Amino acid sequence: MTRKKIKIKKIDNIAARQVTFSKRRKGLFKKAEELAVLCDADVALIVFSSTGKLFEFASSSMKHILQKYVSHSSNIKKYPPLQFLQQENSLQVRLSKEISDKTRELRWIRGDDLEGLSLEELEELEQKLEVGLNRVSETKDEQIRNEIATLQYKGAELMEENNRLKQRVAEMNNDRNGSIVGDMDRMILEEGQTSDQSITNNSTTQPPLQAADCSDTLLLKLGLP
Amino acid sequence: MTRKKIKIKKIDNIAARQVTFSKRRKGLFKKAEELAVLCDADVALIVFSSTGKLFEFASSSMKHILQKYVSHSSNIKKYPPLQFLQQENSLQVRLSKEISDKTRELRWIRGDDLEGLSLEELEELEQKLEVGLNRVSETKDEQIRNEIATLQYKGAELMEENNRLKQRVAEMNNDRNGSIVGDMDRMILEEGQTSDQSITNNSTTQPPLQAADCSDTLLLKLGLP
DNA sequence: AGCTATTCATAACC
DNA sequence: TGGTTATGAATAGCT
Repeated sequence: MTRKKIKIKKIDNIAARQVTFSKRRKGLFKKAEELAVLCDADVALIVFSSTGKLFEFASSSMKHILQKYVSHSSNIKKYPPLQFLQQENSLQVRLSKEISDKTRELRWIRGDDLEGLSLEELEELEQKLEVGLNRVSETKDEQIRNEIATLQYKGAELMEENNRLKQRVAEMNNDRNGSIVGDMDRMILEEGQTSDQSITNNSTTQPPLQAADCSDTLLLKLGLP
Repeated sequence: MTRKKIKIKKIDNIAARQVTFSKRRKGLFKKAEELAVLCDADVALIVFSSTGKLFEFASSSMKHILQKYVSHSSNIKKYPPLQFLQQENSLQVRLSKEISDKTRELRWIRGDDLEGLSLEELEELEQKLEVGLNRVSETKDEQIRNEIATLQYKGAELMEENNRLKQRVAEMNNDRNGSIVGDMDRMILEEGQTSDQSITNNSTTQPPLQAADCSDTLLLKLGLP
């Protein structure tokens, strides 16, 4: 479709055919995905090259789409008489109806296909959405509060432990400054931290952090508000 | 891909999404067929629109390609035989599953059973509800505006007719006051209003009502804002 | 595999 | 829904 227009018929030259296959296949798969994303469509694309190699794309799961396809074509085109003869027909009709009802309701909830609704129906739907939205928001907020409380609690615990450790280290430093380093102190040192002397040296001059600061830091790290 | 470059993400506007779906679907199916013809490839393309409508293309027979696909070495383990997918049994299972999925989603939308959802899922749900609610509210408001406009128009029309009638009655009164009541006047009276003399008597002393007042009255009677 | 000259597809607008 | 147009994309023919 460039330098020269081509006729859409099988390319005779094998090498040229393979090159074109690669290029056009890439383009086709790209367009398939774009359609799926842009239009919220379910797309399945299966291509076998003339050499038998398989290429596939599915916007969701291939299995799911194929099942949907098979039930569709068996519903609509291929085996309608078969279904009529089956006792389960009524059950299937019921199930299908239920699905279409729920699908329609979900589409209304998404704000699609509202044209046919009356003012009363729209108001009812609006109210339902408001109630649902409120409940969801409340649940979400509660979960956020819980998370924050948990983090604050954990932060406070860590702070406490931190302070205990700092105090112990400070005491040990005092002992060491007094030129008395016993076996007991060495044991405690080895049991806790191993080597970081700079922290140990500064610990007595810095005021302890507030618990609130600590939890804020944790929240920031977790990307929470 | 023209007048302006677009981002490949779901199109929010529903009408625009449908238009794009139609156009791009056409393009995609054309390219699929061209690839099949030019490169002698076996191509199967299945597309479900967001409304659930099925579109399909197969360079040979769809059944043949799907069988080839499911029996392909890399898939042979994953997929049961196509036959099996076509069994009524499997269809019913699928339908039941779809119903339970949709039922669960509808419960969430109503704000029920939210306990098991993660914070991310709750936020997603909240956003979905907000978008849906906005669309519903907009549609409702538009419908209300239309209704008001219609009522105002009708009100104005009635007002106009009213004024015409009042004027005519006033003219007739003047004629009568002039002590000349001919056959012609009697005919006109019978043709229009029949008896309400109080209105007829007051009509010349009261100023005509404004069209706006009239439509407001109508709105009030109908219980609209 | 990379590069254009072209044709094609299509977003925005009616 | 269908048509038009300006413009971004895809790609045929080469290298």
